[in-house]
Amino acid sequence: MEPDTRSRILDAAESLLVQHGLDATTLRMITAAAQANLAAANYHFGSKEALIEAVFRRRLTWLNEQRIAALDALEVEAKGAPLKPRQIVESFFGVAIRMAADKNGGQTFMRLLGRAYTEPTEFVRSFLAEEYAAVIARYKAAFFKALPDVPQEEFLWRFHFMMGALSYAVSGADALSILGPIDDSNPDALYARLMSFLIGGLRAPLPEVNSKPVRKARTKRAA
Amino acid sequence: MEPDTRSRILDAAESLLVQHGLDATTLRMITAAAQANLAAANYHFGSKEALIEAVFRRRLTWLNEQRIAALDALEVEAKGAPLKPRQIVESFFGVAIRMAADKNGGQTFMRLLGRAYTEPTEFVRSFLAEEYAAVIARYKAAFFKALPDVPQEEFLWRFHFMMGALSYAVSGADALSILGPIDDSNPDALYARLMSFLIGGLRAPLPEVNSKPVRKARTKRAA
DNA sequence: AACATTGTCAAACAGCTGTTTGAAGTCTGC
DNA sequence: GCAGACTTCAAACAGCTGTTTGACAATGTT
Repeated sequence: MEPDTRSRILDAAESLLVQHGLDATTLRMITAAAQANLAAANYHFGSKEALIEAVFRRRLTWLNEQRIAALDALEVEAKGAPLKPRQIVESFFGVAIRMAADKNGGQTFMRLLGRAYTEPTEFVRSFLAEEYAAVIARYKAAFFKALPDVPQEEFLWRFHFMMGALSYAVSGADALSILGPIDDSNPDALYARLMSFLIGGLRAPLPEVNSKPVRKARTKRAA
Repeated sequence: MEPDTRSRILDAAESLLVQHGLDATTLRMITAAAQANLAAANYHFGSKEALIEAVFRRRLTWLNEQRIAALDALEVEAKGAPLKPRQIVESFFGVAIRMAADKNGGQTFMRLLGRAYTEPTEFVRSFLAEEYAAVIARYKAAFFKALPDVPQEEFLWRFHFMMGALSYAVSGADALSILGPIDDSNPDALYARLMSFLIGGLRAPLPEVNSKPVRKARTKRAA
């Protein structure tokens, strides 16, 4: 019930960061909530930026290891054959939804992570890219193999859109309230809903992307 | 080339807010960029919060009026018949993508808006809900009529997911860079890609949402 | 036992925050 | 040309920010 100071600061920071955002959360708020001295934050982490980074890394590293492990398992089972897109989507986003369902901090963290992805602050995007690099590379390869008829650029956009849908899916009832009263208390239902949506979007017919303006499609054949 | 101080402050604020976020953007940064005196911000807007609200309202009100006008036009043409889901999606999200394609500030604003939707700060969500209320009500009604076989709760989630995809779609190349080098300079292509994805997700098969755990689906019939 | 390491704590630091003030300037209409 | 409203400006305000310091206690090592 009373871990060491370092852990208490991390937990308090995580909870406060998602409530107030990165800048609006002060070290005094964090250390007060953690029942620690103000100087303890700098003693254990060096700076506020380093503390925030530690908050992210603590769970994100584990999250992406889970994703890679899930992909490993699928690929072993498939014995070299391409995976089904649904399997890949489920392993990547399923891990995230499952973490968001975890009341013990995971829910808090996923909301924080969803926002961080489009965070303007540079140092956040910087170590986020670092943490994601390996897992993104693996999943890109798996998807390209599973969807050979989808142009790679097209897929990357769809992956990006899927990340956006995930971000909003875990963003919490506050954002949802704009649409009206919705129940977001059932993780299993959320999982099923998001998966349907993502697969539907991923497998949608390819758009006609012309290299030139939309109006009058010039059927200019290459010479 | 040199509008009045009030407009210069609004423009500078918009640009800086999307670059640094709401809290990290200071009035001194804004007024300096606007070549105005620090006190001018408070003189013209009263407070920093009111200034931010004005930045949002300036474009958001117009954006949602466009959406309602587009829906009006569709419904007049349909003469009481339900619209096609694709038409509704295109009118709602098309306006947004078109604004995001406008280099003259619209692009900046859409990135700001996408993030604001999940902003933790209360006063932002507060007037955002206010601005969205009318347009959401109209579109909900149109969608419910167009998709009578989709449960309303299911649709609201899908709408929420679509907003997430839109948010990421306009978030800019910074966020995309995590996935690798992608070209986001072609608005027409982005429009086509996003529409395909959204329609695909919207029309996806309904998920099996059980009220009880997923593992062993108990076929318990009502007494 | 004495030593070194590690952690905690109150206090202070310089710097930046949004906001207010009151005087100086600028523009109207008469 | 002068009154009156509107706008700009430099300066100051109290309050909060992240970080540092040096003294103190706790713990483990020789």
